[in-house]
Amino acid sequence: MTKFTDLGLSPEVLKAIAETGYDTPTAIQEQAIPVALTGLDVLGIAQTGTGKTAAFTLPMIERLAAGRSRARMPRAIVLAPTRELADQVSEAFEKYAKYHKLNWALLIGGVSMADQVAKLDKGVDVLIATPGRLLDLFERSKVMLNGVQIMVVDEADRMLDMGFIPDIERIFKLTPPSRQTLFFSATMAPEITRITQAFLKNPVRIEVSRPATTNDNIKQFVYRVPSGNALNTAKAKRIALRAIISTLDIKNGIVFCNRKTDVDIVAKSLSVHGFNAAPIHGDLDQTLRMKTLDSFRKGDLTLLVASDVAARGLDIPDVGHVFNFDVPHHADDYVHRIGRTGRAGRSGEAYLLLSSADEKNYDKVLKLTKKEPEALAIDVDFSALAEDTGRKSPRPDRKPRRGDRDKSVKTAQKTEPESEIKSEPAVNENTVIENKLETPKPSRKRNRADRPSETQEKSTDYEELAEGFGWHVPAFLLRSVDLK
DNA sequence: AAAAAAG
Repeated sequence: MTKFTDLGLSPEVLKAIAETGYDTPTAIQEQAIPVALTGLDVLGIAQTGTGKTAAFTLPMIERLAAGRSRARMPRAIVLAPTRELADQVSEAFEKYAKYHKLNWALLIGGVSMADQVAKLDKGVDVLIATPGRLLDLFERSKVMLNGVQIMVVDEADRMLDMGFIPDIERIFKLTPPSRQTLFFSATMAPEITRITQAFLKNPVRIEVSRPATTNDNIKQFVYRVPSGNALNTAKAKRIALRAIISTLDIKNGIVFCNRKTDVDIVAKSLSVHGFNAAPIHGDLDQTLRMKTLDSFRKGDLTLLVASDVAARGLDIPDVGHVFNFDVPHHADDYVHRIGRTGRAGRSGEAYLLLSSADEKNYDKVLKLTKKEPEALAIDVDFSALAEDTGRKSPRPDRKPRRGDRDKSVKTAQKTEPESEIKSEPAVNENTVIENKLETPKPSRKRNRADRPSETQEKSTDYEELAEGFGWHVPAFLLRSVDLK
């Protein structure tokens, strides 16, 4: 069996590797490292979790070991699609370059530019960056790319999904054509192929077997949530989620939601109900994102509620459970999401909450995975759903609108973050009761007379307010205009 | 249809 010591790496790097506890390279490492050490271009086709980061970090360190950096002239750049991934690469550098005098800078958005610029001025060997911030700094003349000898593109297919390809192309063009390119992608979409043909020189193509679309170590379950209107479906899902989690012995788990707002609500709801949960998504402050991820890795946080920012690439070892609050828009994202569990031969469980709105995406998932998750047979008490029709407080998931002058709203929200924890008696004929969720809700027409009896609380019943204006429509908007 | 990334 091949060991790291067989790959042509220097004693310094081998020592650093040994200290991390690894001695056997993964398939992609075994194949890519010797090629990259010779200076050839590499086209690596590999999923996340295959050890790609070390596959490009180690040879990069070796090849940079000889030279020295100059101010604002990095000798290598690594591009990653998300800030978390870039951060992870940076951590890998910290480990593996321990016995080398190499400097690197992490250039990502959402954090102060000043520190990054200061580092660039001192001179760094390696830039680890998300494309936006790198180009931003380039446009401010804080960094030059004409000294780049090695360029790494990580998770190119994800960059494509995120619309980064023009940025990547631009960065390619800013670096000298003589550079070595190490390019990694999980799939070879036509656009990806085009880029590699344009910017890689006779690359050595290394493909490691795709981990079976859905790993056999992962037990998949599906729970069908009775569907009503959107609000109640979401709430029913939260109730079901808690019920499922309560039946399990969870060391750590990730709850995935499609929407950032749902991430927030679900995390809050879980916390309110006594679960150790925290949200992570792209709208949250970057330092908070890192802190949250860190405490999840350390085991201080049990449940990470995440958008697809965490679906791929993030190095979170051995997650016991994955919960899909909804079915992702792309079927392969489902595979990535549940692939956070059952890694390295361990067993894992993936739970999916399915509502009628998810059916279409679910079909796509089944087509891809060719594996029907087992229907989960648990009794969920949905009676809390019925307590909500005479809503007295604003929807917690709603963004603030212009009509939000009333201070009482804010305080009410603070003390009662989840209206569902209140237990008010069901009040009127609109009440939705257990197993009758398909009962049509009253139409949402903005007709004051139709509204239930809490009309007097007009300023706090935001549910039916017209966006931005409340009930009052300024006269000028109603005036008809003759354009002739 | 949504998330991610430059503010």
